[in-house]
Amino acid sequence: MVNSTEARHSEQKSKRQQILEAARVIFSQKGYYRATVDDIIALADTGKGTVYNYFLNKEQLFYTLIKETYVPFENGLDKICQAEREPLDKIQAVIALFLSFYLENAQLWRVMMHEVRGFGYNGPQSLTPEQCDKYQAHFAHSIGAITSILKEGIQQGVIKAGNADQAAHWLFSMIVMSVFHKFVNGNIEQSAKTIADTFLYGVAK
Amino acid sequence: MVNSTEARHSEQKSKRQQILEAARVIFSQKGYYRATVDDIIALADTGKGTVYNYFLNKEQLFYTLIKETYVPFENGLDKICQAEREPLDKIQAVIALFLSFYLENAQLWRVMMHEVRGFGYNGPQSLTPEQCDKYQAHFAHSIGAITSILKEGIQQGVIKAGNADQAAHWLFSMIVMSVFHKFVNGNIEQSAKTIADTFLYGVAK
Amino acid sequence: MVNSTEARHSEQKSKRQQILEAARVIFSQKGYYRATVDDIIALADTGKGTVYNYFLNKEQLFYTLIKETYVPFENGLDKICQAEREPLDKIQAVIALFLSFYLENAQLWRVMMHEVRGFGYNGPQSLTPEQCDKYQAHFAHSIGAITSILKEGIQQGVIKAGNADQAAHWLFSMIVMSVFHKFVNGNIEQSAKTIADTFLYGVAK
Amino acid sequence: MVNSTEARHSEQKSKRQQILEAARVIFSQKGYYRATVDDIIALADTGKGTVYNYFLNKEQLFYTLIKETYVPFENGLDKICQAEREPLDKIQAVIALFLSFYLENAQLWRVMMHEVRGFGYNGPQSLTPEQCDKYQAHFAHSIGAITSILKEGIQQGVIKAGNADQAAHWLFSMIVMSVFHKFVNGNIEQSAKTIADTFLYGVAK
DNA sequence: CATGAATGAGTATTCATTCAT
DNA sequence: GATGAATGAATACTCATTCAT
Repeated sequence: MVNSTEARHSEQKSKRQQILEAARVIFSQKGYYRATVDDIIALADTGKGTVYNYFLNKEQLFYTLIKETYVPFENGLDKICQAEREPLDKIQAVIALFLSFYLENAQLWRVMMHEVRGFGYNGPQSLTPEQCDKYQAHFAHSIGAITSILKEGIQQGVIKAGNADQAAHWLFSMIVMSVFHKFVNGNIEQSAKTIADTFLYGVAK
Repeated sequence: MVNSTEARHSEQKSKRQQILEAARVIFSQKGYYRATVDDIIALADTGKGTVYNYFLNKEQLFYTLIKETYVPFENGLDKICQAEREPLDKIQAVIALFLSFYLENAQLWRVMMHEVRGFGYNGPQSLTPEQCDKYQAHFAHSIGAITSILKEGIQQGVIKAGNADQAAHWLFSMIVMSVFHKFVNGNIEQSAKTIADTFLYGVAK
Repeated sequence: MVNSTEARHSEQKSKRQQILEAARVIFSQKGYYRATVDDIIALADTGKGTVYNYFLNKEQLFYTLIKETYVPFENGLDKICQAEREPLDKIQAVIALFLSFYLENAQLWRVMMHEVRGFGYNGPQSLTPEQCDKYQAHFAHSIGAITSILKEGIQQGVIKAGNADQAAHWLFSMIVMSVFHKFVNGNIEQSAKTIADTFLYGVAK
Repeated sequence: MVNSTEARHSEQKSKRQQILEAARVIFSQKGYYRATVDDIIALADTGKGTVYNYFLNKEQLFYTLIKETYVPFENGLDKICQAEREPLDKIQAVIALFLSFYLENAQLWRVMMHEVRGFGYNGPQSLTPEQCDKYQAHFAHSIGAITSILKEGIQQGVIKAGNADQAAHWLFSMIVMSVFHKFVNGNIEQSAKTIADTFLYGVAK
């Protein structure tokens, strides 16, 4: 009785959260276009209208999911970048953070990058260029974190001078590939070290 | 009579080819799910029924396109692998071949990898696991070519011992990333060399 | 205590009135079917449930609005009809009253006549014939007032014998048309005179 | 066999025509907003997709119906206006034409005027101002025909000088009111004469 | 009484596929 | 073989109404 208001609040929160969690599962499984709102409400155990009480439309639901997933991760990245540590250490720390994040969110990232962001504007039923840019920005932020560390390394003379942005993309691609192909077997630190070694020193003897 | 049969044959071939070429453009532009058969026939300048004379359905049309695109490329890869050359040379040659192929087919690859493959079986309207495997096979073939060269290099002592398959995936990911982010500026050989250098010797000083 | 009951009462009245006033604006602007309860509560600044405390449903809210709008007007009409004046004077007075009423309520009348009334019974989600009749009654009352005056005029020999009901409808249609097409420019008495002249003496020389 | 092409053609025409005829019935019965595409296809005995083969969307289906209904009527009006006859004769001829047209199309006119044209632009689900104008134009054309005859009458001195446009609207409103309230009992010429008499000479003795 | 979160039936529209010609 | 009209299952989104607090 005393916490009846609280209860309602927490239930409200829970509805929104239920929907977001169901959306995460469904979008990750089926991708953006093949996921249906019906799939999501079936999993979230809510009515269809409820989705539209909390979210403007399917796209905004998806973007909310992306944002609420990425923002904490990006904050973590920024923290590492701004720390006072050796660049080579930072690289390994960043790889580990990426690995742990993408082990959770690999499929969602795939959907974001390749279904939503991936194609130009074609027709009114697709995303507008502005909408695409929102998603793009999260990708750019992640890569940017790596780039900044590499530039720091170049300045300090521990990384070869060269195209830091290109190298950052390469490192990112190695990380994502490792996740998708299950090269990360539980031990994240170990995997991060392997990736860092290869990235830093190459595969040649 | 002879001519008319020939003519009909060549016209058939041409219709089929027209459709495949239109399909390549449309699928690359819009992705698998958002590409419509109407888009394709409009570009191919044929009737809708004609598509179904040559192809069982949309999925089989797409797969045919993939197959006819990949098989020649895979043959090229195999040729390099089987050649009598230094493994490090082979690596660079393979990178160059990948680059030239993906500069043409990057979008199509993206569509294949991220819209068709990669999502588990969910419901009758999606691809069956068997269908997914068909697409996987082409990816495996490409990676396999790199892996075999790396193993050769390890045997000959020019590549560090280690997980060749993992390394092959990493090299592949670097190549694809280079293409998608336009790091390849016309000069394929030069780009191949840059990628090979980084892959072989790393970015650290 | 007395005050609090009073206060509650006046607040109730006020809530009900707020909703009715908002409903008048929204129904007039958007029509019955396209007006939403959300529109109305947004303008009335109340909760959605409150509407259903005072009104059974959307239709009954609309009908209440109509009734509370028409009843005072109809009383005014009746007063003119029952007055002891020349029929030709009454006609002009009635026209003026109509004009001033419809200058305020033209859109609402349009909504009543053409969205709610006028379509036969079709399906359970539409109005029942009984509901339609309620709306018809108000229209009939207005026309009836004119008819009674015309009949009086015929009896007194100042109006041609003929179908008084028909003529009443025609006069009514002229009045409404004048309002909708903004032929009434501020000066209601002048406009009423013009309409009366045309109705009484025609346009021919 | 010979007329197989013809048969297909006539069947195609018939599908489109079936849909238009069903649309006329449903829109007239239910109005624009409450008529559903499902209603229409049920009556037309076609699939839902077929509607969208012939018409862009619901609005364009409705407008096509309006256009194909009004254009022949407007041509008839124009013919009367341009004829070499006395203005007073023309007025009666025009009234008769209006009556016979609206006896068929009264409900459709109501829908056009009061559901489609009647309200300003409010929100994306309603008609755009441009779309409203299309419908407006047909109304203007009808009224314009009457206006031109009245002006002719004024010039020839058989109609009182005055606001011809206003008078045209009044005559129009009398005609429509006659139709809606079933004052036209079969004999169109007789009804036209009654309306013309009242309009020209008034109801006063 | 006042509230507003939850609901689900209802709606316009799309698009892969079929089949008669 | 070539065609394209016909089809209907599937889908995002709306909105009147209910009911627990």
